[in-house]
Amino acid sequence: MLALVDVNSFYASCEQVFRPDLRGKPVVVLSNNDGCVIAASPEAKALGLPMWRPAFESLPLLKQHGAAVFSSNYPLYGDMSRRVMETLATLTPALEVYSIDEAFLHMPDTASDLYAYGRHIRERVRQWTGLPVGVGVAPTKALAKAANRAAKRGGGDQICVIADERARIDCLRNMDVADIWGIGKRIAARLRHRGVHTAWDFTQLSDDWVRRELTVTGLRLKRELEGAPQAKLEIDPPAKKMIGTAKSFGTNLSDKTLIREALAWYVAETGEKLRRQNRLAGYLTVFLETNRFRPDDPQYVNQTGLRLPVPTSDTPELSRHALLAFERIFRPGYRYKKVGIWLSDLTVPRAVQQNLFDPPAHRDRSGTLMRVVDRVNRRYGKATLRTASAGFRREQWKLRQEHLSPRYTTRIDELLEVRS
DNA sequence: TCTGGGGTCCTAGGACCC
DNA sequence: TCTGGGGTCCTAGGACCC
Repeated sequence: MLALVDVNSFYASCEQVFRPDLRGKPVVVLSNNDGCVIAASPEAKALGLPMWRPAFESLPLLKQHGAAVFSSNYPLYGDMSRRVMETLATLTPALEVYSIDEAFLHMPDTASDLYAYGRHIRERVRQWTGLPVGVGVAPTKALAKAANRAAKRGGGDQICVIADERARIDCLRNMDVADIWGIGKRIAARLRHRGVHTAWDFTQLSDDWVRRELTVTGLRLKRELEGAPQAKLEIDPPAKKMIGTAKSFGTNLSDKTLIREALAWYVAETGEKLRRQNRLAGYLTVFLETNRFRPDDPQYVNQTGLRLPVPTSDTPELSRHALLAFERIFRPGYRYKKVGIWLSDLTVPRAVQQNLFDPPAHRDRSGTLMRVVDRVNRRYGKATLRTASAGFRREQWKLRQEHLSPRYTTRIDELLEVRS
């Protein structure tokens, strides 16, 4: 049996751990750039705020009810996530970290009472991290997801076990087709059109139809909901296939050199991620877009890719190519909202095909330089050392974060203070 | 004024190879 | 009248996840 454990209102709960005064109160967390509400404590959800609504539309109501509002604080959430996962690892022989706030785990053979073990998981995570979790238990991943959702719906002790046919059918009958893991808005609409309204209805479709209309992905999903596992836990996270950075600007930009600076900055961030994972990139994609929420503005979206002469993780080299790619797609006269870079065709350093005209000695020096840059930046702060192309005008494009909480758990100068 | 970021998988078509 | 078979690489689009 598998369990899917996830943290309730994860980002909002993280803020509450370090702000006891906010427990039991409406708390929301905004997306990057303070754009949308993306997490809400139960009290905030009770105000009827849909997620993903622009913050400026929801803020008046939030203010009226005295809600606390936070910008996303990823250093904090990332570290709290690590603590949750380390706690869960003590409770299972096998753990798959599925997302920042979710994990699949094998129930230990010794857990004879699955429900009681679910409660044990909840209590330990609460005690060790301060965070509330829900637990769904079932024989397959998709069913564990469904059970987890039912646990939330129940409103009781946040645990749901699907251990027999009756429980499985009952859970699927009470589940909207759009809530199935892997069924999004588009497919849900198509299914509804065919009279499929619940997860149970979905499992009653013919295999042929599902295969034809929803590809093998849909068929696998159907099998999982029928109780036949199609995927095992991924205990060692598979290597990434793409690494990238793409962020909206604090305001729309027309100035080409400012956009170039932002791109160079993102390239440096991406290069650092690449080196941390000990990978080299063979292919690079740059893209650029205007603000699609401004239909009255002229719209332009484009992207272009290029193969790197030799796979690399050297920031100056990546920057050079990224800026060349940028030149191919930039058009003056638009107000741009976002620029981004994706690196793909990732390989490990010892698998590289060398270039006759660019001997390894040269590359060893780049490796040494990048190691120094990364160490300096880790110690003295992001982009303390950077390429000149990243410039000195970040204030003009950096994202908005007006409600940022301290990095309580990762910065010594931002520790929580307690006064008696 | 203000609408996220980072990923994955699948399919299809075109260009090109021998 | 009739015009191959087996591939790779790249791009683009669609759909999904948290």
